[in-house]
Amino acid sequence: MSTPLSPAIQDFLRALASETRQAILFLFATDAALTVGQVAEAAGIGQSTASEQLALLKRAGLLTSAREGKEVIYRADHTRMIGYAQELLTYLQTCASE
Amino acid sequence: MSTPLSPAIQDFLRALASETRQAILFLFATDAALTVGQVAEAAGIGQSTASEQLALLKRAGLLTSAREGKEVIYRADHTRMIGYAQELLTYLQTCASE
DNA sequence: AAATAATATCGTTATTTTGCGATATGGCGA
DNA sequence: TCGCCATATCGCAAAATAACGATATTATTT
Repeated sequence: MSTPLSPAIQDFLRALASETRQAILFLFATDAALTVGQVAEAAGIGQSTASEQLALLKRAGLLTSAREGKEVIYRADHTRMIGYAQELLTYLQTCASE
Repeated sequence: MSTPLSPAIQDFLRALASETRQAILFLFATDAALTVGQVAEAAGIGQSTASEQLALLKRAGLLTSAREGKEVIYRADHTRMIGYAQELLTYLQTCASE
């Protein structure tokens, strides 16, 4: 069983399939940069949970992280995110042309 | 915790977050119409599993179904699929805009 | 070096998801 | 109506996921 989708896009899709992660992601619509603690607070989840979900979103190519002192700043990875979504859209459109 | 994403899109994303369902879905890239049995065979999964996953994909708005005699024919719902993908793209662009 | 602050990792539990075989239902033809 | 074929639903067990608290790690400050 195989898909024509790259593993990267599969990770991307799995990352988006959680309401918690969707909510986390949307925090970056208003704030360009957020620390782990800020995300935990804003999303109403524990610190460890925030850390883990942020790491997952980063692995999936939706976020980037950068240590700044004792904090870790997460930012949306605009380019990759849009790239994956566009690749998905392009593929679905390809399927649509019969 | 809430997201600005419609429940329909959330279902769409969750439906796409399974490799088995991705594989099933992309069978429709080459075949416009498939029965449950054909999907089970092509995807290498059991009949009941195919039936359940197809039902899920239908609920998520990716497929349509129509009974034809004793068989049930599934087809890709291209319009809705592309609509969801486009809404997703817009959502991500919102999250990533500074 | 020790205390503190922020984040990451670990270990666990609860929940969800997955896929299967068995069984029930729907539809057609004899 | 009865049997057959395709599909749907049920019940279950295994696996994956999510979230938490506790603990470890990393970085700063004194």
